[in-house]
Amino acid sequence: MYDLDMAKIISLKKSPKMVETLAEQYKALGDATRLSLMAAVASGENAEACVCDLTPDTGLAQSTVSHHLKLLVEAGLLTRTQRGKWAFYTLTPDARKLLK
Amino acid sequence: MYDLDMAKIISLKKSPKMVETLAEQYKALGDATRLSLMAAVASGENAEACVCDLTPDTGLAQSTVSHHLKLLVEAGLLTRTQRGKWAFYTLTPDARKLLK
DNA sequence: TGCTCCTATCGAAGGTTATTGATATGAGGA
DNA sequence: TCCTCATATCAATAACCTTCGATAGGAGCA
Repeated sequence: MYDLDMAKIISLKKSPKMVETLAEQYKALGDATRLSLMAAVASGENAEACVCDLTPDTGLAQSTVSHHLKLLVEAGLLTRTQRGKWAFYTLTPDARKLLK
Repeated sequence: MYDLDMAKIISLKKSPKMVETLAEQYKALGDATRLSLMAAVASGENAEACVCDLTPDTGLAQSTVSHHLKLLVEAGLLTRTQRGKWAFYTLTPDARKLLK
């Protein structure tokens, strides 16, 4: 009656922890600024981007962008890597799954 | 370099309206209560459920559940149908896509 | 008509979030 | 060492969200 994917969704009913985790990830994506940031990272060279590249596009203060990126990292959707003075962000496998 | 799905994500960069819509849908799913409601609807008989069935599982007040269902409808993730005294909710195609 | 049941709406309380400017941290260059 | 640049953290504010109890609306039954 249902395809396999739908069966997964239904299985959520039985695992509160999985619901919490998934909800947190959806919540992180549920903001236009953060979704745009994800798109910008995905389209960056080598599918990564640093804060200095991301900030101008948003039209927001640098501290605000930094805050959103932190939320995305905490949700398990971005990975942060420091290289020299710059902080580079890349999509996690979870993010790639969710954004399909 | 990227698969087709990733190309879609990247295309978000150029369509603010699509970002807004998608963000609203993710936001609607970004709450444990609402995600559980979606799972409950998906697992209901004929993949539909009425408020009276959904409310007890949440442990929340009926008015709260009604409020969450409204948000999900507004986000385009659920469809509401009135049958007699009952309001039945079903998943939209958008919801099925997103939850895959 | 009057009653009951199911659901939606309203108003309020409390908590959370987005945003900013100011400041701290930390790396690299002079 | 001192300065600059890139980023993160902090404190404050305003907007928004979740939740509830109370209540309204609307369908069906007696």
